[in-house]
Amino acid sequence: MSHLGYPCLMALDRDHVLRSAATLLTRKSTATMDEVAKAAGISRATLHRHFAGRDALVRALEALGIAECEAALDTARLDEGPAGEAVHRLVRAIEPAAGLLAFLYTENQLFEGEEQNQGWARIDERLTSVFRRGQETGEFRIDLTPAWLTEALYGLLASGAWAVSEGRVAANDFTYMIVELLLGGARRTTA
Amino acid sequence: MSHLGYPCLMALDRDHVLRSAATLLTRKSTATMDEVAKAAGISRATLHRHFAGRDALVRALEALGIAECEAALDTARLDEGPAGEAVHRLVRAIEPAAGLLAFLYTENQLFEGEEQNQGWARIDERLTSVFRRGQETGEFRIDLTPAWLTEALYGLLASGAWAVSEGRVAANDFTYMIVELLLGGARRTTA
DNA sequence: CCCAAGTGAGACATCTTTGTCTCACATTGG
DNA sequence: CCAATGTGAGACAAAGATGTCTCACTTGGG
Repeated sequence: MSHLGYPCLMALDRDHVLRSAATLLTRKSTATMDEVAKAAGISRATLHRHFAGRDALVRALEALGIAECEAALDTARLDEGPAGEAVHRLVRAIEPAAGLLAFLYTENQLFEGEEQNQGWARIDERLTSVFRRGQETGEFRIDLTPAWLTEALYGLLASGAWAVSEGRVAANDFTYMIVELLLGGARRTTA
Repeated sequence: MSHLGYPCLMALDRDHVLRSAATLLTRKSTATMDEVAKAAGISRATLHRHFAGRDALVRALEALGIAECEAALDTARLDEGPAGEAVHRLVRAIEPAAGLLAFLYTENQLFEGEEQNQGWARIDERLTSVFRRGQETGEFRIDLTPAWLTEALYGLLASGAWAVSEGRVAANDFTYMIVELLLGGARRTTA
């Protein structure tokens, strides 16, 4: 270990802890710090050395979720090509983070403080704008508001992640099911 | 009060307590028994006289949610007429219970016991069957499985309830937004 | 009026979770 | 080999939630 206090393996460990915490908390949102530590294969003491407390852990998960969302938004290049294909790219890019998103989406405790993380506002803005763009180009219908389509996308991502983890939907079908339902709906169009 | 121990006002009180508990827990799923009692306008002691403990309260909410779901399923007469209209009737009938459903849907603690309430299985069966009927009559596409459509309906109901309570969607648009997205999707069909 | 039932307020012990601490052990680099 | 760092295990107190109890008060029927 360096004399200068470099967090040599700490960074990797921290990310690994966050990942396993996200997996566990997605399945059981009331898991204790001890359960989180065990799920990560470390002791509760070490967990506390990484995150000051449960609140700090949840905040770190929130930051991770926001970062992954924004990375997916960048990858998807939402402002290129038809809006429908942009949404498709977005769902495909965000799929690995869907479980974490589902946890954060239902963690309403995050939003009761007066100052909520601005990251969500930026993400909401980017999502609504792609739906708005689709409406302006005539690709999307205008009677469903961009705000509602954004909200519905969150809900479908959460439902999809949950359905896959419960075995009710095949993991390979995740993106297809969500995109087809969100864009095309259940009704047959080639009647 | 009768000498025979009739629960004259108890029944009404109990229902009122359940309603306010559902409203509060939908908004803050970690509310304490004291908060639940205050929200219902009663003391914690009286709350405990109605429900043996927190677990019993959540179970009662689950039973209430199941009962309201099944009532809505009966009201909607899912096996009559086109499947799309049946789904529309269902969402309209289930709208008042959407908040409660959203709470129960995210209360994954309900499903970690080995024996989960059979009521959900019955409801799932009735929901999937209406989607299956729509597929068999050619009204719905067949590449989205009935199980996924059922799951997505739950997710959209939860998203809708949340969006309304946050003011992002007008309460009057609840049914329309959900039904149109679920059945028709975001894409314009009259291209 | 009187009594029974229900209620609210509060005290109380208990349990769980949390946050902090110490100490022994393992690993790694010099 | 040795020193430094990180870790696991466990003890510990503090905080919060829960479940139970008592007691005084109110209300409604007889």
